[in-house]
Amino acid sequence: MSTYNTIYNIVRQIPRGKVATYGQIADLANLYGKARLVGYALYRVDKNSDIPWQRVINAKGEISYSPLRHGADYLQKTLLEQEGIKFNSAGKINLKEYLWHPSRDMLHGTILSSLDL
DNA sequence: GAAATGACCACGA
DNA sequence: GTCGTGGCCATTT
Repeated sequence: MSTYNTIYNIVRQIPRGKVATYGQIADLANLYGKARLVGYALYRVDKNSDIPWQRVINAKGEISYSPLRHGADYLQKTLLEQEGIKFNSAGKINLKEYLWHPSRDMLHGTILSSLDL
């Protein structure tokens, strides 16, 4: 379970009011080109978990809607709006403004040693 | 152990 | 700008 735990730990680092893309998370987890794994990992996350899963969106700046999520996708939009993140008319987020800018402490690879459980 | 599953991304047309 | 295609691989059944 190490790979998923790494992903979860990175997601926990996303500050309130910011968002990150799947590819970005994959990059930080030293999983360049394996962005799908991030999505798969988050699919397993429980809504009651301490992981801010709502702050992870796709590369288009949109929430990934899917019927398999029991409406969690719509909940995600609500949670993000409560954090002050705005959606445009197309339901997209302005990544230029809200995209998380990871600190140098967690540049790829480095985060593994500091967050490994 | 094999097959199915799954919130994606980069690229070309 | 949209749309289709290929590649990616850990976890679960």
